[in-house]
Amino acid sequence: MTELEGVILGIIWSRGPCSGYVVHKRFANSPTSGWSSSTGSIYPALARLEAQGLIAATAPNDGQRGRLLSLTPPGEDALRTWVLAFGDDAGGAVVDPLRARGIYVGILDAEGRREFMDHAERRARAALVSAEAAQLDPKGRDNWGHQAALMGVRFEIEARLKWVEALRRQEATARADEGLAFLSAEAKRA
Amino acid sequence: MTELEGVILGIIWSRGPCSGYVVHKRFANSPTSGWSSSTGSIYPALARLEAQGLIAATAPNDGQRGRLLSLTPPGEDALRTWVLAFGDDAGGAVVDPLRARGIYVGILDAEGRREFMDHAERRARAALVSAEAAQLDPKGRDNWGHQAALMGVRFEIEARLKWVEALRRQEATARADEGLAFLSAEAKRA
DNA sequence: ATGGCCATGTAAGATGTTACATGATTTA
DNA sequence: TAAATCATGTAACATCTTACATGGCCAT
Repeated sequence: MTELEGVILGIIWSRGPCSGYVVHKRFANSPTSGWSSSTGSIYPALARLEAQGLIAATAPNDGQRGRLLSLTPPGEDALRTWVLAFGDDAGGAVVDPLRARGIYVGILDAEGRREFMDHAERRARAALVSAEAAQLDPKGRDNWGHQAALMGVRFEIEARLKWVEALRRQEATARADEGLAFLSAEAKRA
Repeated sequence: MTELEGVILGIIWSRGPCSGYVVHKRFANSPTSGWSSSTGSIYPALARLEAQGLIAATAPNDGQRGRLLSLTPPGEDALRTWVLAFGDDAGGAVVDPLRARGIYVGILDAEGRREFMDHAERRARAALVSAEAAQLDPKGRDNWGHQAALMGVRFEIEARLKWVEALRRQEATARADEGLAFLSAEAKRA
């Protein structure tokens, strides 16, 4: 069971019988970028889940198009198992494109570093505004887990913004202290 | 340029001429799980970067085995470009296996939810302890970006722990308020 | 001399990305 | 009636995972 498949089971459980398109839109509208929202990954995943008997298509009601998907009893078991099954590494840090780049700002000159900080801070602030707005959005209020996740998203982005601000302060301090502070040990030797 | 390739360029830049094995170990020892540490992804990526002329193997010094990799001038340019190039979605929330599962705790019974909260909190606390220890570790002190990243890791895990604690409090409250609070709209209709 | 680390890969298969393709229905 | 949205896919390609394979070096 991949992460994508687990989340798809969760979406179908929480959204009730719904089309594959609804699942696709849920990923596309997620505040969490990084979820593949391409139909090229979702429809094959739905086909896999159906082949395993975890989801099934029920006949659409009058006039509705498409296939209405819902969890089978084994699908519900699989979702319960997936929710409770996370490795020892879960809870730790996850891949963050901003942090990954921040490690290597030392290769940039002063202007480049400022550009990085500015851009990163703008992005983080914009993300925080979106996250706060999403929490206030009345739709999704009925789903406790959904609201809890939006809270988690906000906490995560607040932490990222705090980091970017600290990064900027440290950059200014380091630049004042010694010009080489940003260079790697290797570059210093050269 | 994939994220993996970008980070590999960064590692080779900051570690100076080093073997592919060193790159591999850096991923394996990263506090950020989720980076593929398998040789099956790293050596092919190194081969791609070499084919593009971004890294080159220099002859190893006396007695040293293996190939010593370093960035070519185009490789340094590529690293600078990659560090500054992050999409509009960067800065926002990233995929978090704990949060993804937390959305759907409603499918669990009271005992299952308690198990989830307990397990998640233990994992987050353990990760925080590791992150704090890594910050105090003297090795890596010379690299400003490395230290900054460790700070970011700690902030992220602190946010996750804060979220898990909030989740637990809300779970207790919701359970006291109404037994159905955890159920999805679909499950309620049934 | 044996187990552990250094070091570099490959093979098969699963998965994800990007782009294309089609057609119905709804809304401005 | 034109554009947007609903709806479901496929094809080619790139990438990642898992597992296997090999051999040198070093400390106990």
